[in-house]
Amino acid sequence: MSTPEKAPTRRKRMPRAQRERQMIEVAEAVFAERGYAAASMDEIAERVGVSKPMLYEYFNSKEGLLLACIREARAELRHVTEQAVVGAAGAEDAMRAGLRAFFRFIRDRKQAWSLVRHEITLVGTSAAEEIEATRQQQTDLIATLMSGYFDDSDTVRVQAAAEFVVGGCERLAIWCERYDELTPEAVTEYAMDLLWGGLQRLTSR
Amino acid sequence: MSTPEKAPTRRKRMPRAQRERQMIEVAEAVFAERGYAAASMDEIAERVGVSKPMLYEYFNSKEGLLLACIREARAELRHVTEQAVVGAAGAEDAMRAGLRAFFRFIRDRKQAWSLVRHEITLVGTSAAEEIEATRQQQTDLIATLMSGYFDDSDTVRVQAAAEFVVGGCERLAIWCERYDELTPEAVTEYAMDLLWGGLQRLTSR
DNA sequence: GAAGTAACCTACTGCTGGTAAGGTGGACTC
DNA sequence: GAGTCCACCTTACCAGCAGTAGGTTACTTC
Repeated sequence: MSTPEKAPTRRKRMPRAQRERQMIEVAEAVFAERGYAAASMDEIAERVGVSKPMLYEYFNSKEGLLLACIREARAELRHVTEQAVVGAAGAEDAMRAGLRAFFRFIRDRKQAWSLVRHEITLVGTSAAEEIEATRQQQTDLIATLMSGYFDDSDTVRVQAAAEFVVGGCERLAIWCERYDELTPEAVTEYAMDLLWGGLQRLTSR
Repeated sequence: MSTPEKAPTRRKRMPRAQRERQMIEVAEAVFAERGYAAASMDEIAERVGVSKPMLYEYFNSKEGLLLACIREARAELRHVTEQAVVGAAGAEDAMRAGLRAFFRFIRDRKQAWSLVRHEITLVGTSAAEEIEATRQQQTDLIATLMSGYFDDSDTVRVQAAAEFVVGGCERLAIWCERYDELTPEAVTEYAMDLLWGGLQRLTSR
């Protein structure tokens, strides 16, 4: 009636940072599971155990939430690859270590990876440039690794090569999901063969 | 009132096939312009000069419409590359011709290309497998072109190489949109350098 | 324990994908 | 040239989801 009995709304309050992490975690799962379009903010809110306006309080929009998830995933990916590269001796070794870290990430964090693939849905929004910038960092890292093998003056060519490598590896990552007997190490060797040969050809001209 | 004056509903009737083409054409433009999520069926219908239920009559759903657009674009892309490859003499020449056709397509049919990039939004739907199959045809074509350079027994490796090339070129295509002074021919040479070196390394092991 | 604030909720709006049910006009028969 | 058929097309609606207004509750601080 007009006096609804007070349901024991056992609310758990949480510090902001912690809530945010939790929301991103759940959203990542839901987006990966249903796809961006089919995922509903109501469902995400419910799974978090929080009401919808909270999501908007934290992320402003559905796109904002997706962006936060992608940002998180990309940061994680960037961290593991950089970590791997730093410990390596020599350019070839660094390349191999970076690739291995990448393909391991793909295997271990399937959800995060599938999210990154959805970044296309953000083109045309205000988030587009941030996404593009993050992606640029990734190719720049590769370009740095390779730059020793190029004439320094030809920066456009180095960029092109880096883009090619990134695209090739991303596609390879999608492809090898279908073969679970394919270890990250094996795929790394495939990639090394393909791209290292290309680099050597370029340096010998 | 209850007797709405007959607005001169200047309807143009059209044979089914022609309407369908027209719808796909408009939808391609709208999807490319706004992105899939932001595009509205109402707007597409209005631009075609037809009512919304007609779109559903023809394509069943928004996803169906997107699928039809992508199918069309991919068919077009496949046609131009195959055409280019057929006329070539020798494997290297065929590869180069195919790449050139691809990068020209990207330049001339920007809309179609941007649509193909949105195919990720269809994963998890019934259309997913058709998309995957179409894509497979593309890599198979590449794999065939390259197979002369591999030990026949190692088909997995050939597949991996083909995937790598496709991914690399796709990323290169996105990248070179930012540089309008970059001709398709120039980008083709970048790609040839990168992938041909890789192939030669593989054959020399 | 009163005041203040950060976290949270209920209850709504408007838009868009999708549908039901019916109108209309060209083509074909006779 | 009147009747009939059917493909084409429409208006008018529903359900569900992104996004919001405004009030409530628990925790901290003094």
